[in-house]
Amino acid sequence: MSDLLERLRGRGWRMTAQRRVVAEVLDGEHVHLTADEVHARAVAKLPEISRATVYNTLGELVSLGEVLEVATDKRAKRYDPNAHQPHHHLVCARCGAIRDVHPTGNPLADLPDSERFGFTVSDVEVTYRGTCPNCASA
Amino acid sequence: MSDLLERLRGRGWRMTAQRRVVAEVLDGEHVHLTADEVHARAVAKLPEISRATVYNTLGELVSLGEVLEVATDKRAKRYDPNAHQPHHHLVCARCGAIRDVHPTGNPLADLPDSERFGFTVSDVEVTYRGTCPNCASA
DNA sequence: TCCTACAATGGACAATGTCTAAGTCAAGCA
DNA sequence: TGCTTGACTTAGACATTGTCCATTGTAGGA
Repeated sequence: MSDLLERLRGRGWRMTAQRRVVAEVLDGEHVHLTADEVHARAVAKLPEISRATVYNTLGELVSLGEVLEVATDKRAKRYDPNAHQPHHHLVCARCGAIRDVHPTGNPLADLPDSERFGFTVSDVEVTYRGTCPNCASA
Repeated sequence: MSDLLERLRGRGWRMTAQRRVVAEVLDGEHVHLTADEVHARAVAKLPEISRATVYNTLGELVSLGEVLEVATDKRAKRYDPNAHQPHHHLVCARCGAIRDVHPTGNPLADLPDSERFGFTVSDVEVTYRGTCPNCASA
């Protein structure tokens, strides 16, 4: 995360308290917060930070490729700081818990030309759904 | 589609003009409309239909398993009437065009136990992204 | 230290979706 | 065919998520 801040500064990102706080909130494994959750946690560290700033900063982090937008949940976008290691997601259909997963195989190779409709296919996103241990035992 | 109406009636669904219109709008291959688009087309056929009814009806069709909710786009949910043939989606990153695709292989088998975190995995959703021929030539 | 371009603010606005109370009607039944 | 009833529809208020803009603040260089 200090890594992240260093990288950002190296890219000429102007460092402000607000941006630092947002970057700090987005640290860790299996972190997938909504913009609103990011805002709530940022406010805990820096009470006067505004919603617009959180949205702006998240948008910039996404453009810079430092954070991924994930749409596992159909309501709000979630932000995944694990952008430098390709991965997919496993989502609990009941409680919404999300884990990063690394399936074997290459789904891109599984799409025959006849199924590409002339598209240039550049990326694939896989979302597994199921029930997490907590919800299964409940 | 008459098929769809028959199936619904068979399940004890009370048939109304509004529901028929919504079902009619959602007919065809590679159809992936947002709730708002469904509403707009439904209004063309039945001007007094309300937004709430469209949402309700779409929700019921999804519960009944006759229509799938798709979240390819990060703004609005889309509704896919092609619910009886499993398939995945190919999305144009530029214009949002969506095609139904049928990759070979079984992504479920590609998720090792060690990557399942104790979840019971029941389903997988694959979204390919790329550029469609139209956007590529533009 | 001062300047200036870039960032943050907050509040209005937009898009999407949900809820409720009241009116309406499809379908079964006499 | 004409009731009856409970399910369906409606309009609009409300909620949530996200965007925009004019103004104010400030990081970082000269």
